Amino acid sequence: MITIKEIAARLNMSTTTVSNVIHGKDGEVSEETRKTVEEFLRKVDYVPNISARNLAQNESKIIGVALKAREDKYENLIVDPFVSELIGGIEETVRNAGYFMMIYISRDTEKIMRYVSGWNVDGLILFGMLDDDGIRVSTRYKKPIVCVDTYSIEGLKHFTNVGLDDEKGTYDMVKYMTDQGHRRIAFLSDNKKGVDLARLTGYKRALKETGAEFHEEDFLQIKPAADEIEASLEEMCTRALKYTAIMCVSDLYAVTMMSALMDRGIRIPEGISVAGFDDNLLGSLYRPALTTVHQDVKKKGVVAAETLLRRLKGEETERQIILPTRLVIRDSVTKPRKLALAGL
Amino acid sequence: MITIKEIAARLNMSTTTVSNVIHGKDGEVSEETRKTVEEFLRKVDYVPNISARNLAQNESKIIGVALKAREDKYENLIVDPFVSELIGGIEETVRNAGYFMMIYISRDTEKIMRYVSGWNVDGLILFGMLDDDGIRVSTRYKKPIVCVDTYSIEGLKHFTNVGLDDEKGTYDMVKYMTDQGHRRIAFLSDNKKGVDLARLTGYKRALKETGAEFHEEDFLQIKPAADEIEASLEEMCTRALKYTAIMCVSDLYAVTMMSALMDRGIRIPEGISVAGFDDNLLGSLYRPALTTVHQDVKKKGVVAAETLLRRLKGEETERQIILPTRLVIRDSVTKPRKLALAGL
DNA sequence: TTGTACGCGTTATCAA
DNA sequence: TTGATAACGCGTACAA
Repeated sequence: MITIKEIAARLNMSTTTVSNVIHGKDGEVSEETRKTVEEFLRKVDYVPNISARNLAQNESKIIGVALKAREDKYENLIVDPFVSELIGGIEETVRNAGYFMMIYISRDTEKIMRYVSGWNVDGLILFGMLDDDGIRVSTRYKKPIVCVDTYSIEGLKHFTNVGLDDEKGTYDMVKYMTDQGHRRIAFLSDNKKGVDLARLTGYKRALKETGAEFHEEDFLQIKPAADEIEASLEEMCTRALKYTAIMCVSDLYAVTMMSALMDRGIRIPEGISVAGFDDNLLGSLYRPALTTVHQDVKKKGVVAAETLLRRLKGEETERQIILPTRLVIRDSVTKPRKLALAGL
Repeated sequence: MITIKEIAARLNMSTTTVSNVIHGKDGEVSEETRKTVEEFLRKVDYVPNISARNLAQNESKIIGVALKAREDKYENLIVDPFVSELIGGIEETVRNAGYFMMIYISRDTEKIMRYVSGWNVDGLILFGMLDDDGIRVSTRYKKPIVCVDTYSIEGLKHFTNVGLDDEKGTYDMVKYMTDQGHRRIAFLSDNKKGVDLARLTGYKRALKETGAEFHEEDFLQIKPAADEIEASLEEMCTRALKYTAIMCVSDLYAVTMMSALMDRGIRIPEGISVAGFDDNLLGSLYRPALTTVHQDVKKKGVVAAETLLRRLKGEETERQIILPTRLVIRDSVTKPRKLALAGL
């Protein structure tokens, strides 16, 4: 844990000279002293004290990742494969740019603010915030903010958003289903806000194009909390009998639902077709392999981090960056039963 | 971003007094000034600058989590459900203790060292290190270190390890299989080091107790790299025909293998029994639901963090903490074919 | 080309 | 009970 001061003392020179060498300020220093110092630095394995540097430069080199926890879903957010993949993308990008990533999870916006200003975080990536939370943070934190998957119009005045064309994703999938002949299609999710709302909207649009009408009962609400999930699964499985297909808001829910249906003797896709959204390991490893809407979550993280880094350099960036989706056709969606029997 | 100095100026007192109030040093300060200061602090929403505090106290309040990346497996480590669950447990514990967690991923021990000393990290949790890497780090970093899942005897002289009774885990499962009548049981993994070796050893021990002998060909090696996995799956599936059961080193591999087998028309468990290790979402959601060895990964993270925090407080801790495993019997293991046909 | 001296925000020591 | 002042390690303006 050697300091510049000590190095200077041992080398009989000033701290300025040592510092200049460290920062590669050629021209400020003679070739000879440069070599002497560099060699010595290597020998003693000098590592600058980042806190001291932060203090002197008023720059922390930290990218904060603030995750807002949701009570009902996971005891621990990071376990969500979506979140971990997102963080993976952010971490990699941030690290390669010479920054550090610090994760902070809380339900309390206040705490997030204290953390952010205490560490003097250079930039912030927000996920899982309610729309007004993001705005509240941005009015008090004057450095760049990038949100992931927010649907706040108001918020875009305050920060950049990296999102997905969720509406088109489900639209394309449900269109694919109706093209196969499905008409009675349910939608499965646990809420109707933000991303989920957009996906619901796409589903409704594709449904409408066939002339079919959406009824409130076509919305199957799963309750993810541990003590409620079994009951909600049971209920959904009986209600599902009226449909030939289910559009699920995530791969996790699609796989959960498929297992619940199969446990009750319903075959997939012969008995009922099921589609997911996300395209993660869960669906690709399952049998029947899940037909789903692909999104590149890691890329979302990478793009969010890259955008933030660009703004840190003073560049202007788009207010809104929308990543595309893509259909992944596998085995969990087929023609509806009657049509299949008729040989169509 | 108001500072103590400014607060002192505005209140016409010294920084010392303000600082004393902040740190609740009653007795050092009159009741009246205490109230004045506290009120003012609340009003201006004072947040201490952590870098400055670190510098003054030579304590960072950071717990470093250093993950050593492995080339062949994931482009990004955090995506591994094991890793994210582990981190989740660590994060929660660390945060509740008033510390911050900083993740650092690298293949380069040198870089990890620079990071650790640069940030003056108070304590370190290591995962995925080769045994000598851990030792190398510990000889240069003089603060508490806790390793997760290391099998280095030598290392225990240098740091505490939080591990699992891996050997017993597979032993119990393979014993369960042999009790069901299985004799030809293969073992599937991607390497034979550390944790994998321990699990292999437990498998061999249970096998031996039946009088069966382990041959090198009973080891099915999966190649997880994207461009090799399909070929290795194909090869393993043909070799698997000689066995009535496969003990897999992880749920991920178990599920991967089950899907590969089912894709080739082999039914599970009727055609072949498959068992996993870990007990994560992948296996519980799969159908047939995976029979597996349970471990509490989140708890591993919690215990690792708690142990580190205890050592930070100066407490002595055990050198080695071994968490238990537990069998989770579901549907992917049954009696072997011939015995089942004979009605046993 | 090199050195001196100060500031960054906080805590701690010691004197008033 | 309160207040100066030094110290933590680094960067930098300015002087030599």
